[in-house]
Amino acid sequence: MNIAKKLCIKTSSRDPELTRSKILDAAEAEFAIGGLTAARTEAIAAQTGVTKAMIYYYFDSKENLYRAVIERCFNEDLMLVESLHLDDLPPKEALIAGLRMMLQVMSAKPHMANIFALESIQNKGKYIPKQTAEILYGKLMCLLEQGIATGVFRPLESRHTAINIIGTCVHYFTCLENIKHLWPGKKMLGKEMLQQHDQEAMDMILAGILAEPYMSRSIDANIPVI
Amino acid sequence: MNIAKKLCIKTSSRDPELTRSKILDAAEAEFAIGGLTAARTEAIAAQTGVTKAMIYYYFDSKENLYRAVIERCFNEDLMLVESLHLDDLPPKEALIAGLRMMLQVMSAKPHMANIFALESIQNKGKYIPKQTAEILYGKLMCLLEQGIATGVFRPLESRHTAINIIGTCVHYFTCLENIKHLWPGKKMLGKEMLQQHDQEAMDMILAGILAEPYMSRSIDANIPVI
DNA sequence: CCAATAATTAACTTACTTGTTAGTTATCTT
DNA sequence: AAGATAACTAACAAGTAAGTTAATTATTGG
Repeated sequence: MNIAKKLCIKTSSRDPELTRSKILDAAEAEFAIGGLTAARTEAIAAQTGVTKAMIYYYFDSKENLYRAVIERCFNEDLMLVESLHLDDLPPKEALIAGLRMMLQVMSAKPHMANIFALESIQNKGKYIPKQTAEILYGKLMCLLEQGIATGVFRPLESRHTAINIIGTCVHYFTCLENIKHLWPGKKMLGKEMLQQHDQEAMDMILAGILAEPYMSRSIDANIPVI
Repeated sequence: MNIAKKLCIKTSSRDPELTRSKILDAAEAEFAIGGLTAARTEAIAAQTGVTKAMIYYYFDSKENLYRAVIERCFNEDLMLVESLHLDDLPPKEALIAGLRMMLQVMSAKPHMANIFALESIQNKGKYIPKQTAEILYGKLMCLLEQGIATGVFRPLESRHTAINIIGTCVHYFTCLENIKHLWPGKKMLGKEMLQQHDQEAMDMILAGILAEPYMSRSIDANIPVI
C-alpha cells in the first residue's frame, strides 16, 4: 500500500472512502426532505459531484442506500447515548443528561428528526432497525420508571411519556418551515433560536415530569438543578 | 332541478359533489403518506373508484388538489377552534379546552398531523395558508401570554411553548409506526391507546405549564381541575 | 514501469407518472 | 322525448426516474 494513503493524505481526486461517505451525506440530506420515495438519485448524485452510477456501484440500489443512511443515524445516536452511562446516574440526573444530549444531537443534525418522521409516515417504520430503536426508547423508559418508582417523577405512564418527551424535543425541527413566519427575521436553525428551544423544551419537560415543584428556568452545565 | 336531487337522495352513480369529495378524501389519505411529491395520482384515483382523469377534471393538477386538501384541513380546524370561543375563557380553562379539542381532532383524523409534517419537511411550508396558520398559532400564543402575565402559567416564552405543546400532542401520530413495537398487540389508533395518549399528553402539558403544583391525573369532562 | 484491478463516466434502457384528448354515457332542460 | 350539457372513461403522449452497461481513467502491487 501507498505511504501517502497510509498516512491518510489525499493524493488525488479518487478516494473511494470519501466518495462513499459523500454519497451517504448527500443521501441523508435528500432523504431528509423527501423520504425514500420522493428522494431522487439524480439529486443525490448532483450534490456529491460524482455520477449517479456511483450510487449503484457502492450501494446497489436506492433502497439500500436508504438503509445505510438510517443505520448510520441510529448508530451515531446509539454510541452517543452509550457514552453517557445513564445507568450509573440517578433518574433525574440521567434524564437531564439524556435530554441535553438529545437536544444537542438534533441541533447539530436537524436532518435526523425529519428522517425518522418521514420513515414512520411513508414506510410505516419498515426500515427502522427494531433492536436499536428498542435500546434507545428502552433506556429512556427505564429511567422514567425508576424515577416514578422512587417518587422523584410524577406518576406517569412511561411509554407515552417517553414519546411525549421526544415529541417536545423534536417537533420544533419537524414543523419549523411551517411556522418560521412567527419569528420574522430569525433563523430557525441559528444558534440563538436553537439555544432558546433547548432551554424551553428542557424547562417544560422537567416541570412536566418532576414531582417536586420545579422553578429554575436556567439549567446550565455547572449549576446543579435542585 | 330534479326533486330527488333537491332532497339529497342519490338517484344513480353519477354525483359530482360526491365524486369531488371522494377524490378529496382519497387525496388526503394519499398525501398524508407521501406528501405532494411521493403521492401518486393513480393511487388516489384507485381509492375513489373513479378514473384518474377526474382528478384533472375537478382539480386541474395534482398540485391544486394538494392545495385543496390542505385548505380543507385548515378550515375544518379553524371552524372548530372558533367554535370554542377561547377568548371568553380565562387562560387556564381556555388552554384545557383548546388542548382537548386538538387532541380530539388529531385522534379523529390522524392524517392531519402527518400532512402538516410532510408539508413542512418536503415543501418548506410553501402550501400552508399563512393567515390561517397565524390565527391558529396566534390563539394559542395569546392565551399563553395572558396566563403568563397573570401568573397562572409559569414564565415561559410563548412561541416556543406553543410549539412544544403541539409537539407533545402531535408527535405520537407522527412517529407511531416507528414505535408500535413498544406496545405489542395494541392498536396505536385504537380507542384505548388514543385515550391514554390524550390523558398523558394533557397531564404532562399542564404540569409543565401551570404555575401552581399540578397533581390531578384525571381531567374528565365534568370534573373541574383545580 | 506495466499489468491487473478498482473507481468512475456517459449514454442508454426500461418502467413509471403526470397530464391530455377524443370519444362515451348519463343527466337535465324544455 | 330530444338536444344540450355535464360527468366520465380508455387510451395515449411526453417527460421523468431508476437502474444498467460498456468503455475510460486512475491506482496499486509486483
